[in-house]
Amino acid sequence: MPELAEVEFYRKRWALAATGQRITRVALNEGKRPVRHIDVSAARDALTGEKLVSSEAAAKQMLFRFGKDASLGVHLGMTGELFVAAPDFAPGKHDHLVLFTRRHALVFRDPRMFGRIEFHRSKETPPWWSRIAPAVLSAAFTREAVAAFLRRRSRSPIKAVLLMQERFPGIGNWMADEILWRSAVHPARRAGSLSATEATTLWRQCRTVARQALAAIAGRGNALPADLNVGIPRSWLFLHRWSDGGRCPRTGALLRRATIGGRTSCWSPARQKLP
DNA sequence: GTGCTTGTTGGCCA
DNA sequence: GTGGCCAACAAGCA
Repeated sequence: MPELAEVEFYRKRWALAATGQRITRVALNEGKRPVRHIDVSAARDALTGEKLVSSEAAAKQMLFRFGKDASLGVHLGMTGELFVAAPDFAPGKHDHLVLFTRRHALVFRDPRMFGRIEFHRSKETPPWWSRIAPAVLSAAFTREAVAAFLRRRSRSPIKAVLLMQERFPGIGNWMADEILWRSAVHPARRAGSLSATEATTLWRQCRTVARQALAAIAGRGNALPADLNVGIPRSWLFLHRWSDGGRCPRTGALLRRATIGGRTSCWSPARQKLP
């Protein structure tokens, strides 16, 4: 599930509960895939007793800063989530990281374990954070940059290209399908086959979908919706794409699903046509 | 049991 | 060297 807007939703859960709070205890699921590449005792020592100072989300990743120089990175992978529980929370087998404060337990749960925790101790920004490409909503995400990228990946299906984090950070499977549906571009089109007008539409829809998804899923300011997806309008492809028999909100026609670019893709044949 | 899965990476091949 | 494709990772669910 976690793409850019869901990631921001989860970041806010921890941030609203615990920013400024001191970490009293750290539980790490040692040896399991999400944490096995980090020095868990160093992370535990560095974080215990420090306050959560600030946090950010970028693309599909989060950065939580503690005390003077410690930071944790979180990537939720396919099935990761963050939530807040009571301070007597007992971690289960899929709870790979739990930060306890006096009032809360901050839990990272990931059954499928494609997620990843990073730990970094330095005043410098961690390399895995600074390597993230410029956000879709930043000024650096220009029409020209998108057009140039489509030329470079001209023989790949446009669906696969939208999933490339080096140019479309934070966009995942459902956002890519939403963007293509709104742009009226079939997911199997070769990236190089889009006209200049279509490429511009695609670029604009990347920004629109990112902005609207953030507002609908992660809320505005300090507001946080009760759950993911409660704020998503019926007019989006999103709510119709998963189940058999789903219909296009714009044409009413049956949606189609197939594997394109290695991933399950959903489109509306009435709107999105192959040449 | 089978066949899926909202992500990323590394290896193979053209 | 570059671009494109796909298996692997691991576990749960229908």
